[in-house]
Amino acid sequence: MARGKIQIKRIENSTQRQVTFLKRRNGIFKKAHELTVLCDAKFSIVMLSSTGKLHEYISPSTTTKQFFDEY
Amino acid sequence: MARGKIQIKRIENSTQRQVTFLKRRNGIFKKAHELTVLCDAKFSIVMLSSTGKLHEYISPSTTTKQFFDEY
DNA sequence: AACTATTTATAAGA
DNA sequence: TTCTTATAAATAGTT
Repeated sequence: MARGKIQIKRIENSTQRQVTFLKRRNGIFKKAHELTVLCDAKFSIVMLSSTGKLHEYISPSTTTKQFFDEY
Repeated sequence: MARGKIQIKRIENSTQRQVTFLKRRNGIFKKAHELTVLCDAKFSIVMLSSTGKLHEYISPSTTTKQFFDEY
């Protein structure tokens, strides 16, 4: 999407994969925030990176438990 | 992001809000799919629209229960 | 960790 | 309400 078009397939270089993961994770969380505000939506996003680390985004501001309890 | 810059605040017109919700929901799901493939990540996204409807995306292909069981 | 060239997402219009 | 397109936003490669 930038200095060149990429194919959507696994990035084999682990350093490059980590960089891309963080950039795109932040992009998705930003989009989720915007959609929350624009359309009065609620979000729960849970991601597991290839290293097994958990990345979580919940909106509006609450906990995962509260999110699911409400639903 | 297109024919004009928008402010990130609640869209008051309900028709417009619904249109925007669907477009951006699809955009986020696409981004999640790409990140799954590129970085070998796993996703659970649960959204509640302002009408109370549930929108779900899980990857790699599985069920919500399997996703959380594995973690 | 910043920078941009370029791709992608999308707001407004048809 | 699906399709188009001008423009804003995200980001791949670079530094």
